Amino acid sequence: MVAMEKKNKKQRKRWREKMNDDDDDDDEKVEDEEENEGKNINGGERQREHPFIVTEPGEVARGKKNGLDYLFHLYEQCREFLIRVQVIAKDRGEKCPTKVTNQVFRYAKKAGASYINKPKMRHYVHCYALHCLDEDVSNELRRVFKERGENVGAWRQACYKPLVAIVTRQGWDIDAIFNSHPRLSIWYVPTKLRQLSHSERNNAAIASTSVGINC
Amino acid sequence: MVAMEKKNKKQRKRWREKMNDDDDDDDEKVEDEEENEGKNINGGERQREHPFIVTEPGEVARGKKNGLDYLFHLYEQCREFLIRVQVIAKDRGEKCPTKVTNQVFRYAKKAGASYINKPKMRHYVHCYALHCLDEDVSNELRRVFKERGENVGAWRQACYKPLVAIVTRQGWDIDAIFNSHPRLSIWYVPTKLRQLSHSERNNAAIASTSVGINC
DNA sequence: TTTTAATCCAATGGTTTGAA
DNA sequence: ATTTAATCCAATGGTTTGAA
Repeated sequence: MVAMEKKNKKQRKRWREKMNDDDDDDDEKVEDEEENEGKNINGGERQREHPFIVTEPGEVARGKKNGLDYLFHLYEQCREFLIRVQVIAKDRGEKCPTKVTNQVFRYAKKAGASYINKPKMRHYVHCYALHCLDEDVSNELRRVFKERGENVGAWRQACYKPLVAIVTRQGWDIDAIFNSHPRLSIWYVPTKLRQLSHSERNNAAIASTSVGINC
Repeated sequence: MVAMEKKNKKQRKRWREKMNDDDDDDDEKVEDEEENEGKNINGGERQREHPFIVTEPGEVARGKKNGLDYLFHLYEQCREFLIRVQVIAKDRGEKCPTKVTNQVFRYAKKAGASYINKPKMRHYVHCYALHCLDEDVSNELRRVFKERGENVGAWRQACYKPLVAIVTRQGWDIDAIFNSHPRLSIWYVPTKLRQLSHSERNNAAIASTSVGINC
């Protein structure tokens, strides 16, 4: 189990380095810091994951930070864990989950992906949704918020607006939008996004009434 | 609320009578008994629903009994309650159930359908499944078990065998079978039926191995 | 004994809380 | 102050239990 975690740590490091292949400066420093992943030099367990910072597409976070490509990669990892859980369930003739459930998070943890947890994944689902549904808009938002020096919380909040615009264009049915996208369909629609979509539908209805369309 | 239940009682009586339109004998007696539905003559609440008996297709149970057409009708009623819950949920922008959930059973009860409850509906789901998937086989089984004078429990048990035969013919994927049928897809696959389907797949795999197909 | 339905239970989706 | 993740909670799917 300890061995598995160590192997996994190296895989994660490799994933982040591959994003940085043709960028040599600072590599030593980054490596030093990343060798301390999982445990610190004193042998104590590292308490929590490095916080996310707003990065441009393709940019790797330096220092004790994680970038947004890495955040989105975690969603892809969860999808892979779900698929593995589904294969096992079907093989055993058991109920087969269609979404990333508690069972999948538990499986991910047991498989050594201790850096994945439910509150974190749920917290950023709508950001991942924007990335899936309109990568160009998502990328542009990241560039703008990075340039302005905004923190992750501000970027996360800002993801709602372009998302709701997409939902509105497609008839306010957020469930249909999630379900019809192969990578998004495995995630529960976040409550706040559902509420925003519904409010927007009501606003549109009121607007069209006041303009006389329904009179 | 009391008024709603009374109206509902009359609707249920009417449904059972319409099955019996061109069969006049005993009508008075049946009516007398059915007037006591819900409450008895002493004003106390009736304790439980009349038990089911094995009836032929089209046959109405006499006396303090319910027939199998009525049982299957309860599944259709649940479907209607689900649809109403779905309309309300969508209108409010809330999460929309795709299955008959606790929420739907609660709604049915509040709507006056106190004769619908979860354990009962779950108990007979596979019988309803056979009725949906092969009505001819289902009807024939009812006739045979009625003629033999078998009780409901024996009929219920007997429904598994022809169902598993159907599942086997279609590749042992009970979830796919339920999901692809419009009236069945709203019901959870019963655990025992899932297990039987899986066992049958294993049996088939072993059989084909011993015959040399996989050697 | 057969059949019904209230009751219970572990595990869920969802969120709050407080630690770092 | 920002961000992470352990903890908690009501409501769920599923079943057992015991009443009729």
